[in-house]
Amino acid sequence: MNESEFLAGYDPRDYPAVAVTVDVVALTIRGGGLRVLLVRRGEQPHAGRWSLPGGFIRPDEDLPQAAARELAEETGLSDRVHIEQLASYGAPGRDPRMRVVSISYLAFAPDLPDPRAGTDASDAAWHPVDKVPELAFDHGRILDHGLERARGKLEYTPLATAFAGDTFTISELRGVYETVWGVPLHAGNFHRKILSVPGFVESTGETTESGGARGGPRAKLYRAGDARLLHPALLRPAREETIR
Amino acid sequence: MNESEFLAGYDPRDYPAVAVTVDVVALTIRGGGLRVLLVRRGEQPHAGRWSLPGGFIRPDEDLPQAAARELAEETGLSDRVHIEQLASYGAPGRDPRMRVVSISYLAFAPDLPDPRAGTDASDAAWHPVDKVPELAFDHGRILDHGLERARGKLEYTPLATAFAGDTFTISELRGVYETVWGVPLHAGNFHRKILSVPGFVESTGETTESGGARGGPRAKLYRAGDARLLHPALLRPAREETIR
DNA sequence: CGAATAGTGTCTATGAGACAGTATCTT
DNA sequence: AAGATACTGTCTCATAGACACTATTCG
Repeated sequence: MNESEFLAGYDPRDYPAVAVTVDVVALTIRGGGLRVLLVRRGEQPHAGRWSLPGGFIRPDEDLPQAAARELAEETGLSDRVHIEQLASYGAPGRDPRMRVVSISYLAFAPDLPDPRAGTDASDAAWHPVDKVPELAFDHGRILDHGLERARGKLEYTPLATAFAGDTFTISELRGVYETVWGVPLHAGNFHRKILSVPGFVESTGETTESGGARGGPRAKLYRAGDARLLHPALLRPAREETIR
Repeated sequence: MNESEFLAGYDPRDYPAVAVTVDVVALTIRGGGLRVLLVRRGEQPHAGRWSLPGGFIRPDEDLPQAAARELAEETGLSDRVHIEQLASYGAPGRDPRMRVVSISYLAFAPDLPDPRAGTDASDAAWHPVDKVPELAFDHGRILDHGLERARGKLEYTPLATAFAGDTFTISELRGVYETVWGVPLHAGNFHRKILSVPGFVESTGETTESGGARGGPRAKLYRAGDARLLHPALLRPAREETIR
């Protein structure tokens, strides 16, 4: 029997049902740190545990739509949120109930309001990524993948602007990089570098209304430019240990 | 009803079945060009059309396992092949029969034998990527994503060595880059650069048995090193048009 | 021998990063 | 006044890329 014959005789309905879910790693910057949106599970399995927001896909709904819907159900926001596919997970046994394949999405948002009042407020919260409790299923691994992807994407895409508001200062943008990468950056060099990358940011011609909270002159305001890729890229300080 | 209650009351068996497949973008270098493994569909829909090798996942089989199995069924080889997840596709209607979510994988192999004799030989072939016929389903888009991913990965990972044999010369490695990127590279500068990236290649101490077919001295042989990331990266010649 | 290739030397332009310095603002 | 911050100037070092050159091997 060759592959074609095998496929023809193969009816997936003969097999145990496969469920498909989307899970969202939603990141924002709050209180000076990077945070991820978690929801507390109300039902078994893993009842009471924190998990990534997500759920089963619905008929006639594309995957990115499903991810946006799940996110909107928790945050009330679908606007101003950048969303992109992360990876898929389908190991047998990752959900004890049945075979579940999860398509994960990565979402970046500027400082969002608290998870929306429509749902039980105690059930969803922004957790600092360095103090995340043990998560349900394999969500801890998904979160790790999402964080590493986000850190990498800051290097060669203008994604950092998705964490900022419509307009921002170079210092605020530097704060995004420092928060996501977890390393301090040199203010002067960063400033010059951002302005030297074509299409990364464009000036609004305005400045902040006042100086910084602890002094300093008013800063010029910028908005996101039209570049889709940064060239040259902003490379993270070398991490010798992660190369091998 | 909050999210937890919704999930609890939601039985995916109540909805039309969702099938999960893996599809593999398998690339190799043959006859001086980059080629992709395609199989001809024997059954409806899209009977007679070329498509990526793939099929339904089986119970108790992890996703990478399923991809490796599908590839092995066509090539007879599972060894020496690098395989990694690419992306997932689940738009309603992408398969006319039912809701199908496809997890795609990207595979890189050194010059492989022809698709194996066990299956009907006329049903599988390595196609030059610049002369691919119209593919079934949305496989054309999946292939495009795979090619772009492969091109990008050559920049910052030692993936090029997966296209070469166990040992190779710097010239052969340059050939991989030129073929996948589709641009000529400067031989001298490439040579120096490869040797300057820690852990990319390591010398075997041997040389080729003879010089090149058209003359030139014997070349030193190398094998893949232990680096997982290239630092500094090998950047493609700037492509201004792709940045915006 | 003539041509092609492997490998090295050298020069230039560019960018990263260290450091310094000035102007402006808050407390 | 003191300190913090925005921004700019300048220097050094590493790398990319252009070009040149030698040595080796094939036809």
